[in-house]
Amino acid sequence: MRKPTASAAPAPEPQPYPPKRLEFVDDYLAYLLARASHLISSEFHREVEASGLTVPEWRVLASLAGGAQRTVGELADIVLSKQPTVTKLIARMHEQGWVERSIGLTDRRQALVALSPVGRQRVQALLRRARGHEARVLSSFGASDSVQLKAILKKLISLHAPAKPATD
Amino acid sequence: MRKPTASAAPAPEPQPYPPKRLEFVDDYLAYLLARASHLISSEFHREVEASGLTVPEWRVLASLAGGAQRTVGELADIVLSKQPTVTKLIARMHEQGWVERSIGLTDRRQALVALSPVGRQRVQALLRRARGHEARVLSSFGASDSVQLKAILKKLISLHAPAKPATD
DNA sequence: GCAGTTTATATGAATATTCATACAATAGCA
DNA sequence: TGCTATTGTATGAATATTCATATAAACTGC
Repeated sequence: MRKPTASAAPAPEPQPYPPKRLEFVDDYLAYLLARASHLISSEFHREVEASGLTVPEWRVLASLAGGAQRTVGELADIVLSKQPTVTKLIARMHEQGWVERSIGLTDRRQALVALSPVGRQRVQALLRRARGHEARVLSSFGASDSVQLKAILKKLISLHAPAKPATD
Repeated sequence: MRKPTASAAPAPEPQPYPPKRLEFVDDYLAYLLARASHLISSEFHREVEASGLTVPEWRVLASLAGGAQRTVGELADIVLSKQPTVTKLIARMHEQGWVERSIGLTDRRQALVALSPVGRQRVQALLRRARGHEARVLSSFGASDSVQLKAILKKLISLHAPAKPATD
């Protein structure tokens, strides 16, 4: 991969970023959601990594923190990744001793996943930090906007919950 | 990677998904944002892929659609990926003839990227479809909530815009 | 103008994700 | 019961992403 030959450039106008011109993405819902999500998550992900976890690992632990067992498929849906990704993720987490696996009681194809005692311990501290981070974000934001934002997001999610959830 | 031995399972309580118990993630802002973003984006990504583009490709094209030139670093920030990822993405897109590259006028380290005529064509149809999809999402949602949602997201984004943007 | 520092992009190796598919178990139904 | 279709997970190969670092250009203070 090499630098372009200077000659190849008919040079459109240069533009500062943030742009003066309003770009499509600056008012596009999907992008606003993606950017807000990325921004808020990234802030906290520094704490996740400081605690020696990757982001997908944190997501799995957090979604099992309530004590429930989940199948690989459910976890894939919850952590927003594909099933093979989660299969391998769970394998790594199992090797580390953070989760326990068992076979579905009624359906023996299912791989049930639950926190191990070590995993439960591990996730507790992070849950507290996550709540703290969320509180800081929301407080700089005003109580009314905070309540509204969550309510609207939940509404959006429930309106678009697919009957047959996508593979990822 | 093999199925767990059934004996390894001290079997915590099974739980349906969606869960009866309120899990942490179900009221956690970062997760609500991530899930909403994923949900809305995935719907449209089917159209993106149908048009023969990957999602990162679509993001780059959309962010260049206004006609601006952007550096690789700016694009990495906009499309929410890391710089090496974008360098390679741009290389692929350049090979396909969708973008043109040139060297920064004032700073010759910069690799400036802009749409090619082909790229411009390619993105037009998708922009229309994106606007259509957004309109459908928002209409099922009510005008007032729609306006609020975008306004709140923009506020959240501007409040958290880092002075020195993270590497991704 | 010159060392030392910082910044923008590129690149190779390591890692992770994804696609396609295989396999195993279940479900439906004749 | 047997047959076929469907579903849940695993796995290997192909791809993409990321980390660490290299390189080159630009800045800084002298």
